[in-house]
Amino acid sequence: MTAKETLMDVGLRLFAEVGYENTGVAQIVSEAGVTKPTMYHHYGNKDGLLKSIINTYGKELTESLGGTLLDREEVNETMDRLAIRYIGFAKKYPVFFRLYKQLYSSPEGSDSYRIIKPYYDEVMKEIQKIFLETASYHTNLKDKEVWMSYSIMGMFDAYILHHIREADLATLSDDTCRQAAKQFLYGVFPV
Amino acid sequence: MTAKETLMDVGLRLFAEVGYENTGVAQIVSEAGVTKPTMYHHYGNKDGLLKSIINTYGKELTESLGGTLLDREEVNETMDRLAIRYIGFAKKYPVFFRLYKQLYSSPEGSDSYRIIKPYYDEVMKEIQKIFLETASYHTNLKDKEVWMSYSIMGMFDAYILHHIREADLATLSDDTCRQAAKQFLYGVFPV
Amino acid sequence: MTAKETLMDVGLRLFAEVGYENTGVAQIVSEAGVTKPTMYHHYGNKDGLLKSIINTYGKELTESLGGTLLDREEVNETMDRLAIRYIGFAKKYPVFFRLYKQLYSSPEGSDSYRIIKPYYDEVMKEIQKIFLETASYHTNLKDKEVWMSYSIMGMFDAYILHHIREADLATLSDDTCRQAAKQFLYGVFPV
Amino acid sequence: MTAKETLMDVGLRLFAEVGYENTGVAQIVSEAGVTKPTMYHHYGNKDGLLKSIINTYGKELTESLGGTLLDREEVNETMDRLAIRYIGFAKKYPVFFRLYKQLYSSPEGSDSYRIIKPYYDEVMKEIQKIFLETASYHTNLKDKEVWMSYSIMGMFDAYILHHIREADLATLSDDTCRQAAKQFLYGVFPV
DNA sequence: CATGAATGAGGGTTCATTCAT
DNA sequence: GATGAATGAACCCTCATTCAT
Repeated sequence: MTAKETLMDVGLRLFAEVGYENTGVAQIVSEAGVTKPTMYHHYGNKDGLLKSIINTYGKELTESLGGTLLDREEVNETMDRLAIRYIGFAKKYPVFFRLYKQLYSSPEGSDSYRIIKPYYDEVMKEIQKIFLETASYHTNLKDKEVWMSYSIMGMFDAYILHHIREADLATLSDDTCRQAAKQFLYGVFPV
Repeated sequence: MTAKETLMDVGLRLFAEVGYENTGVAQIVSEAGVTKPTMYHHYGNKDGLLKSIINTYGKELTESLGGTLLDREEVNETMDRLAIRYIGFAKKYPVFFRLYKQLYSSPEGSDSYRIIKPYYDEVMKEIQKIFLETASYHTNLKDKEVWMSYSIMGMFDAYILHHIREADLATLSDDTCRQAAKQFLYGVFPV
Repeated sequence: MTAKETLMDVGLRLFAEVGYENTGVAQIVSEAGVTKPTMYHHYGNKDGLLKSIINTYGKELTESLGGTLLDREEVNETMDRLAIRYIGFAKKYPVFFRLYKQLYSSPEGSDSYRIIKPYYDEVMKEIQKIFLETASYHTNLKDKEVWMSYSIMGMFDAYILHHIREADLATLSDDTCRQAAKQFLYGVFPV
Repeated sequence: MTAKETLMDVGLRLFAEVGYENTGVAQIVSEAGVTKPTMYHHYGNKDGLLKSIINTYGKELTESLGGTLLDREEVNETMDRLAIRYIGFAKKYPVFFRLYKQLYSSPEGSDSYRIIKPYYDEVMKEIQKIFLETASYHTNLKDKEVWMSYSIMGMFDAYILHHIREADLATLSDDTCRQAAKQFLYGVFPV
């Protein structure tokens, strides 16, 4: 692994574990086994490292959500796929997902927030696109697209973070994802 | 307003706006119009100020959730009340609510998280208690109490933060809160 | 001597000896026997220290030049006084004078220059005022006021710096100052 | 233009504009469109680049002052020629001249000063030689040779820098140079 | 209660320079 | 000749905290 890659690895881990603002450049380069100028050579500054991490790890989610996901016949199927891809991504890159959510929860006046915002908007855009298209076939969902986007993401995130913190993320099977989607559509009462 | 109160006010605002880790003691005392030793005299240290803020502003939420809220006949009514009280608290203290959520979203290795955790657990305990009691009357909710607690909070939070960030929190009427509760129970499809 | 005064003393010496840009804050505080935050407490930043030095030591020159200096009858007398006061100041504060000239000789794009410019303008204003008033009585000097200001200062400075570098500034008696003034008025040829 | 030449060009400009100490190697190579090792290949180090600049651009002045300049009959003529050549050089290479003066005005403990000193001495030697030879024919100038060298240079420099900073160096005609020389010899009063 | 002054430790960043390729 | 990558040392500045007064 090159120094550049190691830095991104270490950065991701530290940012996620103790936070972007609480992680010093000195600590990153020390754990990566390089010196500070090496980091600045490759990433320009601390922000640059974080941005690279986001671009590298985050791309897979937006691409996955952007891929064909819609089922015009079955809303159930669409929601199932959304759940599986979104939660599946979190399962595949749990450390990054935690970092992502932390950054977005940062105060709006912070660097963390400013850096993550564009990526968050991208993810959000993909999800809203799904609901917008769905609503064009299911007119009773009309005008609720934006709110539904936030709502389902809030649910998924609560789901995911709970499992991450309980350290049993692996137990989140595709079936469980489908149940989450179903709950979103039909409520908590078992059908 | 005494110096002690001013410090808490300024601290709350700054912590919420730019984050606990990004807010320096120098900035707080400067905006509060006092000197550093004054702050240390009243609150011991930066952590102490944050803890005081949490204890002062946060008490109302736990007390509100702890008060009689349960309706043994109507789950709907219980959920409505929960929504109104939880979201109502966020409406009453939006800055504190934002701070609270930010702190809890902080990485587990951070001071922010360590400080907010006890308060979060208290809030969570109250919510879980509601679901536990409810489940004792509605056996089909059995074994889902914990998850429902996280899930409904995730939804409410997404709701609230979306409105906070869109700067129209005031428009969140009690009726809208009831709709949120209903959606949690019966899903997004209009009934 | 207080820490604040010591810092100014050490700063003056180091800035003059090795230059403002070549002097590290670490070096200043080390030689002053204090720590960095002390310096930042008193002066805000490195610029602030330099500005304080300029304001403190430099005031005497502008005040001296601003004081009654003009002799309406005798241009000779006016020039003599100017020479004695200007060169006298350099003799009294040779280290500061050297620093002052160094700073003004710095490139216009440098911090050094930006910081000294206002003070230099002040000094220049006083000197030009002298020539402007003198020219109002000696009309053959009309329209040459600005140039004469620069010219006489250039001569004086060459005089002073030469003696500073030869380390015999003390030998610059008032009589020698008068000779310099005379040379400016009547040229190098002995009369 | 070869990389080597470009580096000298860029170096000269940057050193003059923001100062030798304030100009980073990174900036130089960036603006020159090459990489650092290229610069080190050609010039050894930052000092080497500066030395090359001085040697290349500065040679013309010492050669010009060294050439036949003396007029044994007329001191006026000698001074006129000195003024025209010295000021003429400054007009031809204003950026280099500014750099040269900046470097010499640097504190004696700085690298800048150490580097420029030999060149300055060379220039000074040529000027003193002129006055020494002149004094051998005009015995009333005896023992004032060194001082006159500094003095006339101080005047010329004040003249030049004033025009450089007022951005009208081009207006400095040969006639004006002669006037400067005359003023040196006979004073500011119009004859 | 409140202050000015001081601190050790660390913040992110840049310096001129060198290495193998 | 020219490069990308790497370095040790230093840069200015700020952190939360404490002291005597």
